Amino acid sequence: MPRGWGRRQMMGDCPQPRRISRFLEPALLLLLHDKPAHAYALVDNLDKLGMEAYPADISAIYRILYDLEAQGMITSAHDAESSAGPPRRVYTLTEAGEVYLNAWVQELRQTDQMLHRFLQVYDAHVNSA
Amino acid sequence: MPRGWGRRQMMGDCPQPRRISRFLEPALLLLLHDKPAHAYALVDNLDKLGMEAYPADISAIYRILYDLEAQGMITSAHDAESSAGPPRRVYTLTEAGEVYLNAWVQELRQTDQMLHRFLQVYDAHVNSA
DNA sequence: TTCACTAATTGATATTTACAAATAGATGAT
DNA sequence: ATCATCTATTTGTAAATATCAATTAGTGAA
Repeated sequence: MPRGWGRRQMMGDCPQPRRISRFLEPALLLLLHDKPAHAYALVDNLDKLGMEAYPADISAIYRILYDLEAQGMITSAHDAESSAGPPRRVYTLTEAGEVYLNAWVQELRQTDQMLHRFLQVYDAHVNSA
Repeated sequence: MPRGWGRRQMMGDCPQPRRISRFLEPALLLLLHDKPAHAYALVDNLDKLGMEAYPADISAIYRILYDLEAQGMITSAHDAESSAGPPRRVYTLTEAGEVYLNAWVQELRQTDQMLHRFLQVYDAHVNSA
């Protein structure tokens, strides 16, 4: 056993697979590609993307939205119809955002292939055993 | 534009999709599921998993291996046949490691479905436009 | 006003990545 | 033997992300 200092996965004690990450940003972009929405609607719609199993952190969502807006990928404005709280902010995808989403899609197609390969290899190992 | 502080993606200036992450650990486990190997062999074999596009950071690999060993998922020993450098360490998957890999596979099957759903929705949007 | 509720924001810390550099063993040349 | 050089491993550090907890704000009702 080498002496290098471990630095990962100290969370909890029994190691568990951690969900693949960095998927929230493209998911939000995709939802906004459909139509403008405010944060809480986005949370709800993530489920429809098949992310029920991965309840998203609301603060993470707001931070991603903030950054996307700072980068010109989305714009925001106060909702016309008001709700039972502070005015909701409605986010809209920009042209730049569409381009960015498209780049994400290409990236994710590669990821998808990678995953397929992985699962294929695993199944092959198991079946031959 | 809200005033919350952005905290992401300050790397470079023009935002780029960043590859989905946390995939290295299961990939290494899968390779070791095939047969014991040392770090550099693992680097080479990652390509065969369809990860050519994602050259892995060698230090990341060593750290993951360190942690996996600390958690009993793999064991290591010095290679019998020595090479043109310090003795290579050969890693072997343990039973616990197999179980862990299996948990990863289940996790990744879900991820795969999520990705499919995502791409499906995107394609539907685009095709209907 | 105070409470409950929804929406948005902030804080703090843990985890993970990404890049750079240092250490260490082996071999061969000078 | 010392040095340069190659391979293999290890360490350092800062940036980026994730996670959890708490706080601030607006609205309407009791």
